Amino acid sequence: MKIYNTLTDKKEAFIPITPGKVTMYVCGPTVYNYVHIGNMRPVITFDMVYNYFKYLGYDVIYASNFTDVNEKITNKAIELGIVEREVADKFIKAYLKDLEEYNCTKINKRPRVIDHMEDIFQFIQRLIDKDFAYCVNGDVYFSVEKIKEYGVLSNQNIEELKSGQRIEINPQKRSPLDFALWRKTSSGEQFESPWGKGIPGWHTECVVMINKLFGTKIDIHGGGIDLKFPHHDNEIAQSIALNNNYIANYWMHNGHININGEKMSKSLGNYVYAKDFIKEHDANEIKLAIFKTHYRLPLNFTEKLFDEAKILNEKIYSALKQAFLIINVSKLNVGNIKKDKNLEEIMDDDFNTPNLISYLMDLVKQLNIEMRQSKEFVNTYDRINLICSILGLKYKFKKLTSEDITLYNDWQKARKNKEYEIADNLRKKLILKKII
RNA sequence: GGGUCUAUAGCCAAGUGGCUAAGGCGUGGGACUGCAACUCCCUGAUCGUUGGUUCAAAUCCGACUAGGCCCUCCA
Repeated sequence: MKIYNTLTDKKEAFIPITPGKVTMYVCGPTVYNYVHIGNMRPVITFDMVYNYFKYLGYDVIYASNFTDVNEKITNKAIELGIVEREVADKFIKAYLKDLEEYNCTKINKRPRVIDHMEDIFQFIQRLIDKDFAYCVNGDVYFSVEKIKEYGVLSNQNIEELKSGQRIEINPQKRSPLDFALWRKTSSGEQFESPWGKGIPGWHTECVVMINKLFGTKIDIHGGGIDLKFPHHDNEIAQSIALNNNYIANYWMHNGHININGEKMSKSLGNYVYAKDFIKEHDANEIKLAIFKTHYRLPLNFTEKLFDEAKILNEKIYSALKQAFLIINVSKLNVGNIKKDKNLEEIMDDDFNTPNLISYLMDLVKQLNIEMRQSKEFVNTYDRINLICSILGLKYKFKKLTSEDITLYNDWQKARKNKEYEIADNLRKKLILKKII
């Protein structure tokens, strides 16, 4: 199993910290609004990563946080005339519903900032005690220049960052690069800390929650490419300061989603919420569209992309449906294939889902041919289902009753006997019952 | 200015040193079928430009061109 590690910019063999176990953390949403389809790419990608590790037999702990304490949430609370906790609850609930609808429900730990305030205080205090952080007027900043390797993830160095600085407005910081661990607030939701009232900085919560859930280091840390700098580099900086490590052995970043060649942004008005998108496109279609491109590359959402994904989805669906019917009618034994060497070869190469889809479509074609020629097809059918389970594609078929089977057999018999009127009537019934 | 990624047929997209460059969509043609749906077969590119390394490069190195993303919390 090889993973492209964005820390080293190389494909590296995956070696877990604990044999047989994978610990994975993916940055989750700030819950001040509905998530958009760009937010769904990491969700869908890491759901697939989870599925593949499970396929390989690993015990996977997959955590993704909710940033539920944040200025944006306060702003939203003011806008809606409710309190921050109501805003957070509302959008957490909406997000969980999105996960259900997109069939991405593998996250098994969902830490929230609100539940980790004490841990955050202790964490920041330790940084201050070790002289990696300082308090000014109720704010606490991390002293970036104390970390020699600062920028190791995004390959930036401190000097270049300084010279490329935009105008620095905050004169309280010792260095313009320093980032806030704790920020004083005068209004909205605030927490009583050793440094006064305020809220925690965004970069700290992830490190704190990872440490709390998993200890000082995890196997895989994931997220969108935009988080690489500064967010993830800042996580690394804090982890170097306290734990002398880079917090994760493997860093994975997914590319962004663009809409018709343009970056999604509020000013362009091309924001698409996940909850709205799923109304127009089946979850399978969305996944096929996404997995057709490697997760690290940028992906452009166009109508044509979804036209194609829809065709792929229908091909898979119709082949599986037909196979399902024959399996039921002939009472074939399925589900015996649990491993597929081709699949592994493809996926072991940094989760190469575009190639997996190619392989999937090959198998679908093979299944169609085998069924048409009345050959043994269960093996192919099983392999297809194996791939679908890794990609998170869900195809549901109604279980056939003995009545349905009789109906189907009668139709076949009528066709064979060239009783076309009877056959067509039976076909109509079968179609109505969604059996064929 | 710094960092980073990308450039393959009409479109999408694999392939990172070696037979005739996967696959999908589309196009055009054909097969199967009582009709239809489904399905199947055939059909296209010397890989941004340019130097170099090598017996051999889309694949490695240099230059150039074009494009994407990031450069802090902050109004």
